[in-house]
Amino acid sequence: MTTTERASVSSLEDPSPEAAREAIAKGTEREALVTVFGRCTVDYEGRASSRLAEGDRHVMLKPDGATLVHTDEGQQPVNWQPPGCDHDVRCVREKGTDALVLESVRKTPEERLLVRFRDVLQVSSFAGSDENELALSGTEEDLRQRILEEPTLLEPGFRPLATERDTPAGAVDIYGEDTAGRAVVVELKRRRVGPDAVSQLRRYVDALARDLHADAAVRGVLVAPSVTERAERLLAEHGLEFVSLEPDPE
Amino acid sequence: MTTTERASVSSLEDPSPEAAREAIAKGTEREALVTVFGRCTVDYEGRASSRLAEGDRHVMLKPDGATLVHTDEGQQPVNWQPPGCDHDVRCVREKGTDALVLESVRKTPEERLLVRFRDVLQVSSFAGSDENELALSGTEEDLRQRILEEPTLLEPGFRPLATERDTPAGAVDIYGEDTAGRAVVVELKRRRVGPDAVSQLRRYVDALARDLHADAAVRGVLVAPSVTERAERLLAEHGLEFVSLEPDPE
DNA sequence: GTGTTGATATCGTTA
DNA sequence: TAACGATGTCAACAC
Repeated sequence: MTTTERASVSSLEDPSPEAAREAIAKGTEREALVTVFGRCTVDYEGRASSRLAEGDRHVMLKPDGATLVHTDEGQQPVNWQPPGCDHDVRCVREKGTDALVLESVRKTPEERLLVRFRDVLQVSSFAGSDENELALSGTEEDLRQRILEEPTLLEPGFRPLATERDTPAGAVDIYGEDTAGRAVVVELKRRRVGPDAVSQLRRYVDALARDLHADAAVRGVLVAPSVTERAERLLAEHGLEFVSLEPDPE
Repeated sequence: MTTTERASVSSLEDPSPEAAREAIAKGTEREALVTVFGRCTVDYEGRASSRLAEGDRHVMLKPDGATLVHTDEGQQPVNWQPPGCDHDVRCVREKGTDALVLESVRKTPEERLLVRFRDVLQVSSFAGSDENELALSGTEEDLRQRILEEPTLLEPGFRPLATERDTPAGAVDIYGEDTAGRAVVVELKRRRVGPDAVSQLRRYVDALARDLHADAAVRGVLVAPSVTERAERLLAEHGLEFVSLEPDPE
């Protein structure tokens, strides 16, 4: 979507393969968002490989190189290519008819998406402008702010000393001290947590204990809205603690 | 996309808000895939909350209840609602002009997406059929098959005994024995692994050792194309092993 | 570029 | 329904 005075749309219905090819090429050249709807097969080869037999699908080509193939179901595209790809459009003579082929290719990793249309029902090009970015709240970062502003939410007397404190196992969300001067490692999760989060906290506690010096007492506290039962058992097993708290979604 | 003889598209350009509302309502009623392009704001309230100021965007309403809002950049939609939502379309009198409002709502969790169009440039409805499903290869499941068919790939004499063997920490990918009769826990990853995979393997090995009986010797083997350095250190630290192997993408 | 982690992750499977 | 783990996860950020 190039920045134009006003957004614009141009659209073709039931185009010939050659007319479709031309419209798509023109749209991508103009840096427009291009959509194609029709009957197609989809093949992918790269990090994995996949094949999708014929069906009616909606294909979106973005000017940043992304490709999305959507069916009528699911939030996720049935197939796709990430931004940074090169789009190619061409007509191919196949079995006595002209087919329209879309190809999206990238390197590192080398992968290729091929959409072969037996029939194109609509091609549209959308040009517009979008200067604004999404403002999101209720994230882990918001949870961190909440605790830093009011450390007593974690426990009375807790003193935050650093965020993203580095350890051999990675960066700790919040590092601080309790009233007794013991080191406290805090791991934050914005939603209910499972065993993976406990393992993560455990790695940090172990690494920090070793880093400070032999058998330093390091407490580990997991902060999240809630925990699963298996995670709770794991916490107890490893002498880790849990505080129920959630990000302020306001 | 209802199953029809042949796919069909109906499209409106520069419709009035009321004409757009009618076309969208008709499309969703017919279980078609509906797209709307125009200038809009987007608000989300639910697991988190977000606000997106005015811009030109492409909105897709799927008959399964999913909603996708795309800008001209990125593989991911700038905002969305998962399948299972109820779509609602209406015209609202605002600041002396008619605005078109799309609302997608679901419960559990309760969340709501509001797209408010100041200007609609195109509404399209797509009906078609798609009976075929994606065939994907090069997954973790393929890697498992490869090892089960040729256990010596893991190590000479390895004997698989079970897949998805249950432990208190979760199900083990492959459980087996080595030539010495020792229990072996195998964790598979289709791509290069980091510290999280090592922690996962460690949880399984610990749980199984405890489950079998006190101080049973249980080996843990991580199978993946490669490991990061930190993961390698963690493996060594906990006496776990690594075998380099990747899924056959053919 | 690789490494690490968060995400309104999404998705599928299973208890 | 919740829980758990895979994903061609994606995306942001650090190094």
